[in-house]
Amino acid sequence: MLQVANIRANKEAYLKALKKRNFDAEEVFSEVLDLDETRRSTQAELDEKLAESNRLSKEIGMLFKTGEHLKANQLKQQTSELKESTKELSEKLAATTMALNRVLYNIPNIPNELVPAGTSEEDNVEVFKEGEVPQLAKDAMPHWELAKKYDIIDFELGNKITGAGFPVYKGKGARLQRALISYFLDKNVAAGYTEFQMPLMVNEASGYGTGQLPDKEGQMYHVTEDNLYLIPTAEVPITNMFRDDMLSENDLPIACTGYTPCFRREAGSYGAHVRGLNRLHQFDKVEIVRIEKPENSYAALDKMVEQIKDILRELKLPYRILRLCGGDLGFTSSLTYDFEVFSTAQDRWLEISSCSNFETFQANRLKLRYKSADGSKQLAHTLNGSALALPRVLAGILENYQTPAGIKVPDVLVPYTGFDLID
RNA sequence: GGAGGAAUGGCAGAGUGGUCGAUUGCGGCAGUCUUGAAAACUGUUGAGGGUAACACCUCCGGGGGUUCGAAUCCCUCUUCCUCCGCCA
Repeated sequence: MLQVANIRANKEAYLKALKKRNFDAEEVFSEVLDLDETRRSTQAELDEKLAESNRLSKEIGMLFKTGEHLKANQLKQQTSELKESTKELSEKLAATTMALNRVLYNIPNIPNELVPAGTSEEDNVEVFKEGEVPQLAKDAMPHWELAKKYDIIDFELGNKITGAGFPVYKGKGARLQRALISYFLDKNVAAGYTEFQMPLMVNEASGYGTGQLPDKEGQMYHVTEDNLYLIPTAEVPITNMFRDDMLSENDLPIACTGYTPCFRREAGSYGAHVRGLNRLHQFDKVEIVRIEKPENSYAALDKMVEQIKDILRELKLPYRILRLCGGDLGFTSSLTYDFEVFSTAQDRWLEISSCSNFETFQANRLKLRYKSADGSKQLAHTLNGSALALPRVLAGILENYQTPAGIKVPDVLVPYTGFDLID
């Protein structure tokens, strides 16, 4: 959520920046400023009435003490009028505040100046590319065929038990999943991240805190009976640990990592490119989250990118990094780097990580602040990235590591799997 | 699931209708003393809104009510503790 004071101070610059998202904020900005004006004047009026009422109450107390009951009762009359108007004013204030928040919740974050203009993923800019694309045999298979051939992932069985998009991992497939999770967590912990195990359901306040609500309401599974949401990413519970916190400057930076299953309804996204592991309703992911001082957050983003690069290098997967354009940038993000692994057998790039700086956008909703040594308080910056999302990494490994003898396990994973070939 | 008890500032813990945004202790910060530190002493120290700055307003788990006036009384929800039951 943007801060009203910032909108007021930087209106023109913000309007221009939001154009990169193809978001015309002209109207909503003036709505925000109008509502804020109303809110402040209403509050001022209300405060005045309350102050008067407080004065009278004190006076009445004194009069009772000194035994001047007649005078006290006269004053009592006066307060009843005040009560009427304070009631009206506080209702108006509450309504205005609510309206203001509703508008603010629906304005996306201001893109960083590095974000290229653009309308779709076509306009994302490749900023880095590394790794060798393997030469595969002519009869190389996509991962969903490999999964069947070696009986390591059973999509039909998941259909039977739950529905499409809920695969069952079997035998060496299940073991490989577990190996990847452990390997990712170990790498992140070695890089200074603290490991967490988080709840898989969150309440409404947490959904708003990180910005999934109200923007992505339809994309989360909602347990209506208890008004809880299945998490779409570990980002939500992890970042919300710091909701309503006043940290001290030397608590920062904070670096967390956690493995969770992730649940996404992905409503309306059926069709091409969703076969096999490419798009699922439930998938596993290891996430990294950082809380940073504003002046350090972009250096931290670069560090996160390096962390993910390091993992992909060790896995020896060919990958590239894209800087997302305005049209593809997430609602809450200022700057996002997407990582994609090249799937040789499918001959396409698969997104496996998204690494973002949210600046103060989440922190403002979360009320996540820190106190500097000089006592001043300010919003922290939040960042997160996948390190990494499992299914497409798995797809990439299966497809790129296939040989006539079976699927080789990347060297770095062998200590975790206990085998080096899936056959 | 049943029966009781509790929720106050970073922490501990007073406060049962008016001068309480809240005694006190610890912690934090600043100072005195000291070569330096510790100890001791002195001062200072919650959050949000609002203002050019003051003033002023709101907040004692959340919501609602009684009252001229609520941390204090009533209702309700949530959470925690103790006892009983059940249980991976």
